[in-house]
Amino acid sequence: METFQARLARKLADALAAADLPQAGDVTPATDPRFGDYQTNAALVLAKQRGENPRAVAQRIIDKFDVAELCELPQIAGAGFINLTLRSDALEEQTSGLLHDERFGVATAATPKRIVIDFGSPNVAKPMHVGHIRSIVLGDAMARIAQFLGHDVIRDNHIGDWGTQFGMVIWGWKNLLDREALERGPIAELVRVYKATNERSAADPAVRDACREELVKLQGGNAENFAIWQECVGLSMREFARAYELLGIRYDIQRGESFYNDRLPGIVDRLLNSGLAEISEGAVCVFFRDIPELADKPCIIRKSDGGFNYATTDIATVDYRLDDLHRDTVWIETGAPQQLHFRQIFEIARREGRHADFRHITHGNILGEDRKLMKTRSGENVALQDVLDEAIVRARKIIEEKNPDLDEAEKARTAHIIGIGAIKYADLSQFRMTDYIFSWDRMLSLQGNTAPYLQNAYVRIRSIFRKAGVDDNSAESVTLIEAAERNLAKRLCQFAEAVPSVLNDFRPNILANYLFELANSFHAFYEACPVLKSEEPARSSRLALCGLTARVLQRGLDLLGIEVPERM
RNA sequence: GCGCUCAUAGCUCAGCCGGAUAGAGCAUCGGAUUUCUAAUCCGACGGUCGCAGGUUCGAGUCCUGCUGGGCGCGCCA
Repeated sequence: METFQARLARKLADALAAADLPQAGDVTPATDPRFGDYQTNAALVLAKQRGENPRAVAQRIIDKFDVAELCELPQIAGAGFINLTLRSDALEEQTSGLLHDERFGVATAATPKRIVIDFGSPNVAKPMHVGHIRSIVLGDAMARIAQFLGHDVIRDNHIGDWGTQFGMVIWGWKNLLDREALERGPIAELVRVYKATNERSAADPAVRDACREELVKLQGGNAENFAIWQECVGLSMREFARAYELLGIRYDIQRGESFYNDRLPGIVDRLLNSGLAEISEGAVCVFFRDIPELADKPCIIRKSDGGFNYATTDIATVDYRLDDLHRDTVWIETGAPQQLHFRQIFEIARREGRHADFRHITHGNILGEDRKLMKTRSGENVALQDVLDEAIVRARKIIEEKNPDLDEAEKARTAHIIGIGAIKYADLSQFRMTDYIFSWDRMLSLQGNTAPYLQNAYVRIRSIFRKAGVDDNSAESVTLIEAAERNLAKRLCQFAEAVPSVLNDFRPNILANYLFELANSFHAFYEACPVLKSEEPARSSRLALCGLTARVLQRGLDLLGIEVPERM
C-alpha cells in the first residue's frame, strides 16, 4: 500500500509531464491545518527556474492534476503553493487498509542494502559508562529500522580488546591482583589494578619498562600472558552481556580488535607496495596531500617501533566487512572525536578502489545538570550499570505511587520497561548531534515528549480492550466523522511516511516525534470520542482506531528498541 | 593556527531537500472530569532563530566573516 505522500507525488509528476513542465518540487505534509493535509511547492520552484508567475504556473499544474479520487479540489494559496485536502472516503479507505497490515503501510526498500552496523564498541577491562548509551541506543535503533525496511543487517560489536593498555593490565594482574575482589566484581578489580599500575608506572621507570615487556610478550604470543588476556576478555564480555540483556540489545557478531591481528602486516605491505603508504620518520604513513583538510594529517599504519595501531586494525576491519561479510554499506556509530580517524580510513578505502557506502554516524555528548560531561561527584565516569539500575528503581517508585495494586512480578517487569524505555527515549527523541542534559525528572515525566507518555497512551488503549472483553477487533473498516477521528486516522497513515525518512540522515528523532504526535492525537481523540459508550457503527470503528493506534505505537517504539507494558 | 560540530521562547528541545504568520514540552496563568487510567485534554502568556554581511520571489535552513561552547589535529584507542 502506497502512502498518500507517495501517491500524490506520483500524481504531481504526471501533472507536470502533462503540462509540459519539468519535474520539480515535492509533496510534503501541510505546515498548518489551514492549508489542508498536503502541499506542494512545485509551482514556486518552476516559476523561479522559468521566470514566470508562480500562481499562473500553479494553475497550469492544477489543470492537469488528477487527484479527484484522493483530494478535494486543489487550492492555490500564498505565493503559489498548491494545497491538498484529503477526501474523507480516501482517508477511511487508506486507514481501513492498515487495520490488517502488519507493516502498517511501510514499504520495503526498493534496493535492499547489505549493511554492517558497528555500534557500542566498549573496551575490555573497563566498565561501560553513560557515554556508551548513545552509541548503543542509536545504533540499535538504526539496525532495527533498517531491518524493518528490508535491508540485510549485521550488527557488529567492535570491541576494544587489544592495545597498549594490556601491558599494564597484565603486569597488574601478576603483581597486584586480589582474587577475591575479582570474584566479587571482575571489572571493578581490573580497573583498580589498572589504575594502581598506572600510578606505579608513572612513578617508577622500572615498572614502566616491565609493563612494556609484558606487552611485547603478549604480542609475541607468550602463553601465560595470552591466557591472562583471554581471561580479562572473557570477564569483560560476561559483564557487557549483562548490560545488553538489561537493555535488550543483541549483536550478530562481536569481532574485537584482536580478531584482525594476523591481517595487519599484510595490509601494511599492500599499502606500501601500491604506493599509497610511505615511510616517514620511521613510521609507515598514508598522506593525503591532495585533500587540503587532511594535507598535514597523515594516518600512521605502522609505528616506528614496528607496532600496529588502531588505524591498521580499522583498515583490516573494512576488508573483513567487504570481503568476508560481503557488505556494501558500512555504518559506524561512535562519538564525534573519531571523525578525523574515520575520514582517513574511508579515504584509504576509496583509494584502494573500494566502492562501499561508508558512513560515520556521530553523536553529541551526555551532559550533567552543570552542562559539563556527566561525571560522578568524585569526577569519575558514571557507570552504565548504575544508570540502568537507578532508572528501574525510580520507575518502580512511580508505579508504586500510581498503581499499587499491581502484583509484584508485574511491578518489576513494568519498572524495567519504563525505566529502560525512558533512558532510551531521552536519547532517541533528540537530534543525535546535539549534546543533551541528562535529567531523571524530565525523562521519567509522564507529561510531554517522553517514553512514559507514549507508553501510557498504549496502556489506556489496552485498558479499553480489557473493559470491552475482547483482545482485538475484527472490524474491516473505519468511519471518520469527528475531527479528532479524522486527525488520528491521518496520523496513523503517516507512520509509513515517517519510518523511511529516519534513515535519510540517521534521525530516529523523526520517528520519536511522530510517535509523540500520534499519542497526542490519540489522547485528543480519547477525550472527544467515547469508544465503548458510543453506538454502532461508531463503536466498532473507534475500537478499530484504538487497536490500530496501539499496534502502531507498539511497533514504532519497538523500532526504537522500547517495550510497552499492559498496565502502569 | 587548521579542521569538525553546535548556538532557536525563562528551561529542555523540534524544524530532513531553502517555502506561507518559526513549532512542541516543561514552568507560569485560566478552563474541562461523579472517566474507557486527569498519568489526560483545551486555551493564554512567551522568540531580533548568537552577531554582521551576501545569494533570491522567499533564509532558522545555503555562502562569507566574526563571537561563544564542545571535540579533534604522527607513532593511545
